[in-house]
Amino acid sequence: MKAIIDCNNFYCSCERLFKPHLHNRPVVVLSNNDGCIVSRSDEAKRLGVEMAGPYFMAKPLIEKHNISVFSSNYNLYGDLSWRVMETLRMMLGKKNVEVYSVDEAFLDLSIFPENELQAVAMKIRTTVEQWTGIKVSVGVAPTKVLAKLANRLSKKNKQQTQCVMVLDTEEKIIEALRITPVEDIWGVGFRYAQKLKEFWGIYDALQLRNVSEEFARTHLGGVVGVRLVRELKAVPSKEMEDELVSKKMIATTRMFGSPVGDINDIKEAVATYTSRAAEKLRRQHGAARIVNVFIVAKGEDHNTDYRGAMHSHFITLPTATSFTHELIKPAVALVDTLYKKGTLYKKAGVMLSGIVPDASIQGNLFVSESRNCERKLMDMIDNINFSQRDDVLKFAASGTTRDWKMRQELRSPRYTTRWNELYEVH
DNA sequence: TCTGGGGTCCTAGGACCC
DNA sequence: TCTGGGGTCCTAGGACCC
Repeated sequence: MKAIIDCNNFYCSCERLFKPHLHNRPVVVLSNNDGCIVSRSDEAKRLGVEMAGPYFMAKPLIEKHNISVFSSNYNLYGDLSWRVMETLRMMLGKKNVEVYSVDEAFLDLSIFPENELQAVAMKIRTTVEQWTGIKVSVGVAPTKVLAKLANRLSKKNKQQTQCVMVLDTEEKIIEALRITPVEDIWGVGFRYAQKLKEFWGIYDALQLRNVSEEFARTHLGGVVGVRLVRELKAVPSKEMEDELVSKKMIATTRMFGSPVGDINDIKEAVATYTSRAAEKLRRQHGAARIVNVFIVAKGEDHNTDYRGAMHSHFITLPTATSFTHELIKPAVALVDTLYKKGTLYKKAGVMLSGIVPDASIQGNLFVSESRNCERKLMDMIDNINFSQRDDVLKFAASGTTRDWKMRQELRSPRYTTRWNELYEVH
């Protein structure tokens, strides 16, 4: 049996943790640049605030109901996420926890007898809440897709379920499938849901479970669809994954706080994003050969990925590297080839690919003394920055004024990672 | 003039997730 | 005036190879 554990309204919960007066009050948290709403408390949901809706459109509603609004505070959320995951790892053992996102983790519960699962799930929920202050929901079932479904149902009626739902019999599974609309299944997005309903009259998860594998293969994305239907049938087809599996592409891209016309500002931004990407690269012990930079001018569609993005160039390095300074140099040079004077830009991004394990870099066998020093330097920088959950140490190319930085006008203090922003009790 | 079979690699595009 | 960021997987089709 597997479980998915999910922090309730995670970003909002993090904000409330240090603002007790906001308990039972409506709260929302905004995306980068204060653009969209990405987290809502239950009270805000009930007032009709839409998920992922633009902030400026929701503003009248927010002001009318006096809803508290916060910019994203990733230092805080990242730290609290880490605490939640550490709690799970301590309870269940590292190898039984697969961190799936900042606020979710899959758990392998096969070490427990089935008749104890309800109690185990409850224990997990209460322990996480007691140790971190974050409320979570737990869904338990034979497969990941069914666990997700259980998790979702556990939140529907919190009073009754206490945010825990275990689907351990065929009857419970059937009933859960029956009351779940097809669009609420993990792996069925907007497009598939529309197709399923309009063309084939499939409206709930139970109906979808009963389609043939051929149908799933043809209409739901090939083997992806086949796996999905099998999971609904309680046949495990998405196994627990090793978190150490390396990413094949690492990207850091951001909108600017306001449009930028100065090439030096763009270079600073690109250097900053490159540093972040390099940090992620080193965390997975990787090294990259391909550096891709793109910039998007004001008025252009920024919802394109790196393939379609305007003004994108890449460079292939002679050898793969994970050293920030060796990646910044070519990245900044690419800005020169992309930039057009007199144009205002609203977004830039850096992508690293051609990633190999850094132990296998060609020529790495006989590394010189100086490269070892550089490696130690990178480790030191990473350790210090990690301890702050922020880049307190940075390369000069990243600039110091950062006029291009994103808007975060409503950010709360970084309570858990900065001494001078510590929560005060009077 | 006829023109097989088996394979790899790359790109584009479409879907999905939080 | 203002709509985020960072990924994943799969398929199809074309180029190219022996």
